[in-house]
Amino acid sequence: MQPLIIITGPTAVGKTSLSIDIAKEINGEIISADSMQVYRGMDIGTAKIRPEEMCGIKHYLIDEFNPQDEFNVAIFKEKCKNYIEEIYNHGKVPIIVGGTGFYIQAILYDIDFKETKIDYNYRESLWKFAKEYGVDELHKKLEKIDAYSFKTIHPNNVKRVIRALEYYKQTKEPISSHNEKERQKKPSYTFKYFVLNLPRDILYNRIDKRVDKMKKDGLEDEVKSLIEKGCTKNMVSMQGLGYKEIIAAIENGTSIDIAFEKIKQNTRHFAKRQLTWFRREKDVIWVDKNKFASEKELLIYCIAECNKIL
RNA sequence: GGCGACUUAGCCAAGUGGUAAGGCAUGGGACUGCAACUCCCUGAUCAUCGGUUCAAAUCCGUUAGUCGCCU
Repeated sequence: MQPLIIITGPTAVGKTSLSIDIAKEINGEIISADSMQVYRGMDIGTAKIRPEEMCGIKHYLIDEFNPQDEFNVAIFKEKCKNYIEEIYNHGKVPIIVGGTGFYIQAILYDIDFKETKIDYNYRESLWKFAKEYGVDELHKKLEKIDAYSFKTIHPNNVKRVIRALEYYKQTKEPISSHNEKERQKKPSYTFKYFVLNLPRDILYNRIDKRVDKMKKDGLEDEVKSLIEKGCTKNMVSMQGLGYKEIIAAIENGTSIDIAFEKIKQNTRHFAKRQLTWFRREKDVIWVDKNKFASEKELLIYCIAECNKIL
């Protein structure tokens, strides 16, 4: 199996700078596993790496889509797989860097998404059904076709209920059994899965500072220019942290300062969710940045780990 | 110094005699084509001391703190 390096962790821990250092050391190229940095024009709000910061390291899946384009795990996985091959062909080591755990899982375990196609009309009709008859009635539709999902998906989680129904409609197989199969899969690479972490209070502090900086750097203008280019709040890209809050403030005429406070709050929640995700992942290497005396030592440690599989 | 009001979880806050709503924050969790999404779980004995009562956060008094007004 071929080697794969993964560098992740909650937002604002400092993945980007470490990833560049590692890439230089091990002759790597970076693939971003970030659901928002793929979009062009969304730079400030996603804290996207700037070209000059890349230090010549090649980056993939950054700025490859327009905010109005469709992008999701399935697309990510296909693209990412191709890039990994490409990087091997360059004689280099692929490094996946980003905070979207779902994406990392998809690539690492080669999760299969190909069987179905999104059925927007069906989804829409189920949303309407839920609105009319209530979420519990929608949830009950699951009972006969997929008892396991019926039990495990909460009725309020309409999005997941709909996906389960859609999956069954298209494949005549319960999504829960598909998931079960996928769950058995072994990693398709020899990998090192680093999860960077910091004490909660320090992390939250960094988040606050980062959001303050986004404000100074002109996130509000960035959002406005995206709106001018035709971005609307229902687009997936505009549901990114920092974007949805500012759009809401503009639309509702509410305070922009409060919107920024809201961004901080939501970002903290997000970081917490990310950590929950990574705790559940198998075979990850937790890297508490605080335990290292310096960036340099942290780097040395990571390189040593990487070299075990290179 | 006098008069009055207030005092419920980290914060906001319902509840005026029958055994503590809710929201936010915090912490934990789920997640397999929207994932920076979506969703779930999570806490108190009501400032203090004493009294009335079968029963008090709710009534009476004490002390403390906060706020307002007055001299």
